[in-house]
Amino acid sequence: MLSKEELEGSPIFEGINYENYLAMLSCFQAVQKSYRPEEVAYDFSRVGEQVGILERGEASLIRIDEDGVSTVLENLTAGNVFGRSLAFSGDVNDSLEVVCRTACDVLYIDFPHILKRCEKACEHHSLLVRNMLRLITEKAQTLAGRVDVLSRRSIRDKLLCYFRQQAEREGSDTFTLPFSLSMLADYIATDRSAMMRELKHLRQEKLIQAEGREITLLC
Amino acid sequence: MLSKEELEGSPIFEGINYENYLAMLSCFQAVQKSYRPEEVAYDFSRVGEQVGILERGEASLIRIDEDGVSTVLENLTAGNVFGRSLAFSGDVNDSLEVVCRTACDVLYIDFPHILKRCEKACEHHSLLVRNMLRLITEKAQTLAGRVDVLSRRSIRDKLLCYFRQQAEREGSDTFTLPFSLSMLADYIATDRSAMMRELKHLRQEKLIQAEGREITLLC
DNA sequence: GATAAAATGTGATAAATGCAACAAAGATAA
DNA sequence: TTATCTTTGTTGCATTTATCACATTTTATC
Repeated sequence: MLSKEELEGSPIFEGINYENYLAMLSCFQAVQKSYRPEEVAYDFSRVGEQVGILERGEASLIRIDEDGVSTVLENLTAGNVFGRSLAFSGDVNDSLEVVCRTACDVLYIDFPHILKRCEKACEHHSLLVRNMLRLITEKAQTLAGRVDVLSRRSIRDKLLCYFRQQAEREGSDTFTLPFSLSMLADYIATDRSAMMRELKHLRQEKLIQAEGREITLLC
Repeated sequence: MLSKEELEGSPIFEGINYENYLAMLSCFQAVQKSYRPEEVAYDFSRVGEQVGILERGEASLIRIDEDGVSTVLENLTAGNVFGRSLAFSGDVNDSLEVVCRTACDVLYIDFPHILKRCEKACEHHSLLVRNMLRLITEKAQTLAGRVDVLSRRSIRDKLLCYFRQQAEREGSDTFTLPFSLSMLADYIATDRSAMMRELKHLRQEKLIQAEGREITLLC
């Protein structure tokens, strides 16, 4: 359960006062849980229509296929949502899980309940729906950005596309990658060493400057 | 503007009666437009925070990069939403546009208005927010499915992943592709002839049966 | 500070994929 | 109907990418 201070900064309960918050917790069967780094917060093979809202910390949605190859499908930060009804399991053999990268607080709520008319007519139910709409719109945007990157035909184009997105996001042609180069390779769904080679070529052709995770776009 | 009959089947105004619908049209500055096949409904270079809801017909969200390579980012059917705030343009040089495949009706509404508290306190404003939440959740699911496919490392894995998704969607291991093989190559972001070769291998190894757009999963 | 673990950087070689070009089959329009 | 355009199917060859293997650096842990 959130303290009054934490409620202020909560992405999903923003604008809702403490009394209503308490009432809604039971209304939505909300449960908050805390996790330590490396802990698995959510396994998508679990049944249920719950949606998790990452209140604090960083986590990743990981897919592990039948051959054991693991891929980062999403990187989650505070305010991001996840859940079975927001994912798509193309393959029954794959396992999908949310792994905490840092200590995390997650609030689980019953998603179908949000889409239904509230019988108890919570005063702020509709505000929560709007907040949820905002969060899921953000998620859709993030996913669209990923599709934009992954739909490029070569490692070079994927890298440049991703770098341009980051530059736009940071408002500067110089920026620091939010994760390791190994994870970047994963993010653009290519082999790490092949990506490193391409990075070198981009550097040699003076299309980018790059040392470690510091990138500068020169084109 | 929708007729009373059309209102019944409208994905976004579902559950809203005709009088309220009329009131809300002005409240949301909603505009409906019709398009003929091949017509460009929406160019993302256009300014504004409008969101389009495809009320009728089929359309595609196409990205054309600086080299003229075009890629289908999304296939839109009735009930799907699109808009600048739901996309991500990684590259300023790219153009993004919604091209109608058939005759289409599109309803444009002001998206930020939805997220704000309604000053006029429309009786059914909150219902519309819930409907929008449902539509955008669907969109997030669709995008997650696409990421699932595109993040696979080989053409083979992409094809199998896509086929499994379709099989699950149709509830049968035999299904018909919703678009041409050329467009499928585009969808999985690979070269068409390379994809055809891989399809042949899958057929030879008896992992699938395929003639034209009829696919049967055998694994 | 020592040690282990993870991340970075590089290269040789094999495998997968893209490209270009063409023919045949189907679909569409005049 | 013919003529035209799109889709499907196939190939040889060039290019890109993955695999594997290793050395080096950085980061985390005790």
